Amino acid sequence: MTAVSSPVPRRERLRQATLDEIKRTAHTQLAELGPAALSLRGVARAMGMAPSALYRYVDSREVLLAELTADGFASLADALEAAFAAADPHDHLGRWLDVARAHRRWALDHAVEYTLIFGPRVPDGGSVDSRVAAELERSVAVLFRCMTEAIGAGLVDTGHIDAGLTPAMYARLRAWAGDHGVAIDPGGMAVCLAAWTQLHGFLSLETFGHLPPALDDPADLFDRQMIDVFAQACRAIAPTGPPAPTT
Amino acid sequence: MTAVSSPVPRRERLRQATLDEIKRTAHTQLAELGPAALSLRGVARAMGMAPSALYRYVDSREVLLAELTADGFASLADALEAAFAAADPHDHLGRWLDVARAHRRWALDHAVEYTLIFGPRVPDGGSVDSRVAAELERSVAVLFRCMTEAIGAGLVDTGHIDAGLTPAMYARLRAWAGDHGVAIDPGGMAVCLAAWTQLHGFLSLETFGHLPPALDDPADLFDRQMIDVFAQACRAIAPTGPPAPTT
DNA sequence: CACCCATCGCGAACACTGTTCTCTGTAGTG
DNA sequence: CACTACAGAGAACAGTGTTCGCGATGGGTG
Repeated sequence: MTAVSSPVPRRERLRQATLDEIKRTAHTQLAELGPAALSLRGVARAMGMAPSALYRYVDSREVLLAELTADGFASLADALEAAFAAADPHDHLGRWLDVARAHRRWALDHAVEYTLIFGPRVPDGGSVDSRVAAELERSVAVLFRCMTEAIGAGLVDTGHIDAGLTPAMYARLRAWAGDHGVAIDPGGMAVCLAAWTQLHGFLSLETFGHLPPALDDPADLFDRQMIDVFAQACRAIAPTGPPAPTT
Repeated sequence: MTAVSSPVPRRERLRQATLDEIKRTAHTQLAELGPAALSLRGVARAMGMAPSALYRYVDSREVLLAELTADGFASLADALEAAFAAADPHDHLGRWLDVARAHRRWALDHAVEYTLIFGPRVPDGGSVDSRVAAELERSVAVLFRCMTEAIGAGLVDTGHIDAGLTPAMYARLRAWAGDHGVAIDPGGMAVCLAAWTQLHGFLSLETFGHLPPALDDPADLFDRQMIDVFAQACRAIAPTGPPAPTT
């Protein structure tokens, strides 16, 4: 009929364009003023349109925030996946470190999104946006792959860790692994969990300004801890010293 | 001159009473509706007074929130200090575990305050409330005491950890220890930092609902990780005898 | 081509918020 | 007693999210 060359009917393309602009300016306001100060009227003002016009594209302020949150999750997941893909697949420690560093850099560069993402869930608590959940899974999956592949390479003695788990823990960790579609030892999942909590704990303290100022730029301390996370997992197999650094 | 029996001049006592009531009702609203929904008008309504009257007691909404935040910090610090004091001073692992559990219980019981406390610092960023900083120090100090006393008892070979630190890290960790008025090895501070980040990472993920639901009630997993934090610190001492600092 | 109607954008309006101002009664002071 | 400091009330201003009804525009169809 009309322009078959463009598969999307132009009308919809324009709509998508302004929706993108809305998101972009909202994102800017967010980064500059913080999540609490994001106002639809402010966005409308910056775009030179009436506040009410925004409602043709956005259901409500909260929905817009949720959308930006999901975008943030996606952006983080992309960064992690890119770091994972770019790393040497045979140097498991190095790859883990690369991914962890990518996570840190992203957190520092996107402090506000980090708040949105890892801050408290929506007060209503009701339905966690399904897209948010999916993107979170994607991020966590990358972190897990670093560990599971190291386990697969025989760097971690998961049996030793299993021994420290009660049957109840064992069962739930196994269930969790099932949720992720991976078939690894519960001990391996325990390692993943420890890695994730430590990574997130450090970054949340740092990005939210709770680390003591005496620790100036804690990049090296972060590296040190992430290496230790890995080394702790490998401890049963390599009793002394950090394993196979080979920068 | 007047009533010497009551050292505070009644007038001020009444003032303090209503101020307490304000804080109490604000705290309730906070717990029920979340930090974003706390409104001065709502507090005034619940107390049966005009919104403008609140300004006799509170400078602004933000200041009130900061006040509640500081109270939250203080409450957490109290809980940690109580747990520390109640524990067997010779069982260092047990005491650490008790303190960590007290931290967790507090976080779960006071999810909203936990947000206020460990969420992003005030957007303005300007002056971190000095009281907030002081109470935070008090909390962290308890966690540190668990570790430093274990180090003092010879359970941790800090020298071994020191060896893994670059001179720059070493210097900054030492400076941090100086800020806390404690004279312990930078390696010990590294242990404290790891313990803190791991504790906070786990709790922030759990209280904010980001842990996978498959892990149902992760109390035992939390214990497991906290024990591992301690064990990791002690690892170097297990195989060979007394600590041998190898700067 | 003309027509039509879905869509877009706008302005006004409502209910709500934080905050300031001015006013009044009253409790404590000399 | 008079007087002052102060708690509280009410109105008002600026700002917010959100809804509703109006006009205009322009792509799809007769």
